[in-house]
Amino acid sequence: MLLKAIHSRLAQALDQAASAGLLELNGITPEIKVEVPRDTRHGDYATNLALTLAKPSRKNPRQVAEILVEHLKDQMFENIELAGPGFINFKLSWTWLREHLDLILERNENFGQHERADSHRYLLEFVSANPTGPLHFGHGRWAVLGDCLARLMRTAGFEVATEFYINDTGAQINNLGASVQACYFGQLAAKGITLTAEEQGVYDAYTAEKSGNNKDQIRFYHGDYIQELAQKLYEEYGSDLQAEPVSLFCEQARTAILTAQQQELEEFGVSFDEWFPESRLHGEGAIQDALNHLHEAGVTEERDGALWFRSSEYGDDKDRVLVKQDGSSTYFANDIAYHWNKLRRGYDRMINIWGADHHGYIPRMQAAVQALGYPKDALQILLGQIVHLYRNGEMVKMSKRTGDMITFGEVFEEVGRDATRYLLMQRSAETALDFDLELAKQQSSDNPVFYVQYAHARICSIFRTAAQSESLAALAENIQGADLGQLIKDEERTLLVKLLSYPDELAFAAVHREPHRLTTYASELAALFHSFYKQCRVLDDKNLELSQARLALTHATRIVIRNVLTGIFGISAPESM
RNA sequence: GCGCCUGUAGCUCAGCGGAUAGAGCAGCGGUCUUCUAAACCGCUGGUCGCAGGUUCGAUUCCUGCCAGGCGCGCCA
Repeated sequence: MLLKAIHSRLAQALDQAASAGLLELNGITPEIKVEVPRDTRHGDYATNLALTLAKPSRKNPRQVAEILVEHLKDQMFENIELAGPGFINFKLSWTWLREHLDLILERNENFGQHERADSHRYLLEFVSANPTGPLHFGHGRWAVLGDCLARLMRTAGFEVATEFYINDTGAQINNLGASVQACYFGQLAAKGITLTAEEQGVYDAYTAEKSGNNKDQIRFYHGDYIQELAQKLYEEYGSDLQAEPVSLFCEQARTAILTAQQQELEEFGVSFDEWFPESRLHGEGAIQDALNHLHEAGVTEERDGALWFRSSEYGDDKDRVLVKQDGSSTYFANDIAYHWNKLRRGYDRMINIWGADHHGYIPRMQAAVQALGYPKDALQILLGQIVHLYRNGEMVKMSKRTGDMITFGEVFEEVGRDATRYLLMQRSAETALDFDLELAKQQSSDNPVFYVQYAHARICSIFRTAAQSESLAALAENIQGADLGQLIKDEERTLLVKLLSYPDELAFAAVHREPHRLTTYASELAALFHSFYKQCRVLDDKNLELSQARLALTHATRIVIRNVLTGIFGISAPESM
């Protein structure tokens, strides 16, 4: 909002200067960049336009800046300064700032919400864990990232739907069912029920593998949850399932685990518009459809008894197999079918969040999207780096073989929803992050999330106090009628400028798909408020006009903090702490 | 070997080609008779991995090295 206003004012000034013959642009349309300077002495906003214009106009940058400044005069600015090698520094006028404080109050929970940003329909796919076990902590990171990114992009004016892809077919589901079945046999044996030799063999193989005696490839899952599932099945059905095929155990386990994942994510505040099972694709013959489509596009060929996609023609390292020699489709082929399905559902922009260990998969998937007839950027992949769990400075070891691991649910139960979300969101996705469980809890008093929440609670407390005073209560009820001319102090001004930059910061974070940027903003905003609170007493029955103006500023701060906490981060904005 | 990510204060990490590189934690020292001290104010702390290049200007872009992580299946 602010950037746009300054930007268009600059463009206008540039136009005027050029048509007055003061600046020769020689056909160049310069990119206008406006930024917030690091040093507050350099104004609220600054531009380097004169520096970039120096060369094409063949003038020295300070000369160019002088010409621009002449044409920039506007009541929006209190001061426009030429500084350093040719920077133009802007200081916004109080008049302008006060008008826009009113705007925050008016728009309230919609302050920060942008108009429709483009005409694309985005599908954001994330987590997409296999239903073969509990979510691990890495999933938690993707869940937070995806959920916040969706909220962020929607607020920035993008049309976004979210989706969880359920990998519910293939070998891993069979292994899951077989594991539960084996444990079920173990349950029966423990109750003195006689097993057939075959059943006993399955159970023995399971225990052998778990104890590490089996040197073969791992075929079973060994987490405690497998035992629990088997036990539940026994409690519900007794020995009735003894003769049932593995497929029944697959289905039972799949459903139970999926339900648990859904509940956990729901409790964590992450919801999806769609839970899309891979099995649906198989049922609809979508994989064959996709293969046919690629065949018609002329990008496949048979080689060595398999069907290949010539992905190298689209920038991949090498060609990839779609149908194996045994006639079954590869995971890649299934994934192509899935993405084609997304496109045909009308989503022309797909964003997937993947673990960084899948990065080698990106070129082939983008090749497929192009072969299907869509531009490469129809698919954007966000890679998230790993999370290392620590406890008291020691890395928490996880073993896939024994299923010994801390689940995501355990972490968020232990640390709490708000802190877990905030701590995971603070870092850019492409940075591996260390998460110390003890630190996350013990930090609680100095935790950044509480720092921001505390600012909100403080504001609410001010309004509670005001409501108890007869003279102040009426003013607090009618803050839109405040005389904002009472606001003159630096702390008030800095806070207000920060509030007004919220829509810009939000849009920037959304376009870059980097929700973590807003945690920095939220911290800075909270710090400015705390500082204001210390310097500028809000409630004063001897100066009602000033009190009312400060209440207006305070309420505007509450609006922005609340919007970012609840709207973007999905965490609570407590009224008291 | 090839590819991707990372390297910034004691620790965890922000940082959009700009001006004297930041925050939190840790450490040291101040501030509550007044709206919540989960706060505020000050101090200490840096070869932005190393070396080149592009640029008026590089932590930021490019190249090469060094270090750490990950990936290079007719697995999913």
